Amino acid sequence: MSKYHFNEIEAKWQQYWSENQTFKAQNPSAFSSSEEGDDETVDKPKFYVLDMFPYPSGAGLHVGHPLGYIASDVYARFKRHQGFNVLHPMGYDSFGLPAEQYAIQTGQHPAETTKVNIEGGTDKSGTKIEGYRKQLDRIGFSFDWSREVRTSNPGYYKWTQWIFIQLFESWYDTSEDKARPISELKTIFSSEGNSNVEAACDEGVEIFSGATWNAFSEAKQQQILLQYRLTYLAETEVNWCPELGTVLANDEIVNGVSERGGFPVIRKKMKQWSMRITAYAQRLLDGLDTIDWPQSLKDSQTNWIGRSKGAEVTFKIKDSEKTISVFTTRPDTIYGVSFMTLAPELDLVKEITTQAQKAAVEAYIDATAKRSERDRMADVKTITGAFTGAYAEHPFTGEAIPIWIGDYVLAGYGTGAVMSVPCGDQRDYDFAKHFNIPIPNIFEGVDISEEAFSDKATTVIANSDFLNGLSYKEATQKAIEALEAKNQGEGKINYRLRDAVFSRQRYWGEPFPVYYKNGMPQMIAKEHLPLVLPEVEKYLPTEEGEPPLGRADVWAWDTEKAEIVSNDLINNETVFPLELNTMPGWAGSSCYMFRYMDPDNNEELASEEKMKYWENVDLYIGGSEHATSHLLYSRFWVKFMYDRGNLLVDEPVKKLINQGMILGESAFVHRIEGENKFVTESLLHTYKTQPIHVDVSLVDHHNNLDINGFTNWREDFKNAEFITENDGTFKVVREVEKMSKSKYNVVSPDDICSQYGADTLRLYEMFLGPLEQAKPWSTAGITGVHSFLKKLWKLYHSGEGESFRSTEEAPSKDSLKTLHKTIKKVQEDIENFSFNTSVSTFMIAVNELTAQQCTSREILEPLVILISPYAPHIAEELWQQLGHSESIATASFPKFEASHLVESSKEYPISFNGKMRFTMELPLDMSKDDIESAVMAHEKTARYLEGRTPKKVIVVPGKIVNIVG
RNA sequence: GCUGAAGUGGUGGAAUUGGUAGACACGCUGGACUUAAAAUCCAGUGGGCAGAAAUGCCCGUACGGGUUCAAGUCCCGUCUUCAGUACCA
Repeated sequence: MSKYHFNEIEAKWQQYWSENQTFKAQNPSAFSSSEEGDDETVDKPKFYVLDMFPYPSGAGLHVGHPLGYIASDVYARFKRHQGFNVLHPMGYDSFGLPAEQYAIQTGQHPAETTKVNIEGGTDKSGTKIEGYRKQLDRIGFSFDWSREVRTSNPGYYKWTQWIFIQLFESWYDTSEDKARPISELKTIFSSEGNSNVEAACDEGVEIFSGATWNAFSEAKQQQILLQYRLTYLAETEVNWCPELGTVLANDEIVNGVSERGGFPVIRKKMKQWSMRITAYAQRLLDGLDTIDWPQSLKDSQTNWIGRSKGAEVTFKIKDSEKTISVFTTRPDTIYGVSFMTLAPELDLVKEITTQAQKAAVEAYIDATAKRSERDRMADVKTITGAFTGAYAEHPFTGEAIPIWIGDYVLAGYGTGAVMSVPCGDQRDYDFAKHFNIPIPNIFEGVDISEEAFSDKATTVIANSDFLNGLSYKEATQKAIEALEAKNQGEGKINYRLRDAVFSRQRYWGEPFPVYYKNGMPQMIAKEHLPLVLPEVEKYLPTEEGEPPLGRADVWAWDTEKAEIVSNDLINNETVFPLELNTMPGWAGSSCYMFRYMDPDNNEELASEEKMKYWENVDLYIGGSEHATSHLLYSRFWVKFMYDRGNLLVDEPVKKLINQGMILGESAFVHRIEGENKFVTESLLHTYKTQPIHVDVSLVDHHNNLDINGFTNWREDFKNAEFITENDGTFKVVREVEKMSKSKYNVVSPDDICSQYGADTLRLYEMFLGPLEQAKPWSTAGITGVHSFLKKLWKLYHSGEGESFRSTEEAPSKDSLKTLHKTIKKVQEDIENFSFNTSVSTFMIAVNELTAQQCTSREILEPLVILISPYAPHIAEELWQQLGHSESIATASFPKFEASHLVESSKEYPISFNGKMRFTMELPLDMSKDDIESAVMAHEKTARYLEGRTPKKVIVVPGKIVNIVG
């Protein structure tokens, strides 16, 4: 072989890796049984590199998808060269909406589509699908595929169901700040009742003694326990998306419409499974300090959790037994309250509304219910509300405070009620102005005639009795103390974070391991898991509006046989109906990183021995769009599992990096309005045109349109006319956009691999720019790294007829210098995740060594190891040609020796008043004074000084000389 | 509005602790090879001015200030772009 035949080389090594299981991670047990002379791996430290696993969509991969995988692969390979036992697995997040939507359209079982999307095949419409696995394999990743997980495999979701049961069987003890078994709570209840129990639970749980508890019926006890469980069934107001036929979590809604599809979402009360993530709010915040994640991502989690410190204040209602509790961050402004505002959805509203106001209030409630979430958000300016006719009593002055309702108060935050202080809050201010409610001023020396004053730092309280003259901080503390003394309030920390709704009315998700006995949920025992998804004849909700599982005929639980049986057998004595909802997308991805440690274990999620060894993920790479969903839920589940002793760590991931998006370069042709005539780029200004996306494959690197291809591309362009440039070419207009099929700007990694090779693709993706930045893809630039690989190949093939050649001669000093500066830079770059600069470093090294005509094995061997994490195929091939029979994968990373970089002299830049004028070669060991005299003696110095005497000469040895004057 | 990130040639980007701005590539221009093209190789390439040339000078890292012998880098203010978030009491 003389030329660089990348296709052959890559196929050869991909096969070699697969046959030799080169990247199979060693298990800790392999170390203990080291009698067979497995000494080499015994002391290897572990390193866990993980990618966010993909949802296998039918569209396949585009060049943006593998970016993070390439980066993590470079890192994983680097760690292997450094002597680590690397766990670098891959799998599929294979439950999800697209397969289900496709199933609804075609009737094909989502399991089949999913399988085809992963393993390849033909879809219902006859289109050939390459399959994720093949596409990934072509890029030469060092994944340990023996550990693959798929969230939709029953063998995997068994553990998702098991974790759900664990959550159901747990409650959160806020005094110990950890989750405990529900059995311990029962013991406490029967001995002393619940008055001393500090737990994260529903609002308004009734208080009972031990004796009362024991007297409760079984059903009643279960009902109470449900209010404490970490996953619970409750009638909650949820985001219902009629179009998708399912509820959505807050993070699945963007700007008031569904993230997927962009359909409207309405509020609806439904009985749903929820996760008591709020119990972990504080620990989720605190944990952020212990992990190395991007600051921006930590900030989004912090904002999402939304901790705010303030007070809960209880107002009595005049002529009523009822009270209103509000949360406020400004208890210091309590004397500025001139009205109360309640969210219209609050049940209390109907109870306190006076007869006279009833009609107005009901009309308002109806009007707000009709408004979609989106309208409400889009229209913040319009102020609406209604007076209930009721009055609250000021805790200190006893004054009557009118109670209003208004949709600017959100039912879901705090208590759904606010004490309105118009002088200190702009929203209250606007509301008061609109309805002519008085705005008392309680701030010293502040004008509030135009707007509210909300600057805490400069607040001095006035007109507030015992708070007069105090600052925000002092007044807050005093107000809380006074409220506590009156038993009408206390300091409180409030979180924006809501409990997460966990039910989805979908087919293609994990079934709940739950059946219903007298309407109360019962868990299926662990040994009968997995509870496998039933077959249905259609993937739509039932006519009665039940989820798709309502169509299953065999979906009942026989408690005696412990198996799924036909619905006909339901007798509600031994055979019961099963839950019809399925779990949301994030269920399967919350703990998957632990399953890779021990993927075939049938007894446990992962064995203790393996969890002890692998701990958690050392490096996790994925997109920032998961900041408040997957990455928050996963942290929650891991903390819970840690509490219950099922995991040994309380964070899933030590270090996380978000890779930036790779954008596409869309191409547009401009059509004259109302005609089938297209205008080339330079003549656009003379016509009135509209841009139309054109497939980027019809455009070359110089933006020339393939006119023939274009007219054949779409039927309606068949007879199109073209106004071209003078030379007869037609130029398109380019624009950077998100890469997507609908924009016709998708570039497939398969095509790049065929044309240039996987090593070129890998290098180029790294070369494009910093990993974390968004950057446009331009296939034009790829020739640069491709010709670099050709040059690299040539460096090793300088023999007769371009044959392989390496010599045993000692390398030149220059070559050693080139090698060692490359080692230093590449090692630093990988450790700093600055992969783009490594690629330039390689280019410089190869250019220099080529110029030096270096053939020395002492240089060529370490060089190929340096390059192998980036371009593993060519590296393996050259490594073999250098005479090695083992894979390069575990070859030791070259050791940097500073001695080769020691210089005796330096080309000093000589600047005058900060401007560099010329350079001067001077010995590095020259003293400051000698440097100064040498520079002053230089003929050019006099010329730049133009007769002036320098005021000062700055000499920084080894760096620079600056003459001031 | 708030939070975060970022603004450097025609393009992607480099300059890790303040010390020769534009590394490395793409593109472009010219040349070699070729009947021609592709591929390959060589040279040039931030802008402006002067010069036949060697070369020299001025400007230049979004904008306006500041600190410093020295600023892309540090500080203050402004603008723009991108991302996230949004009535959170």
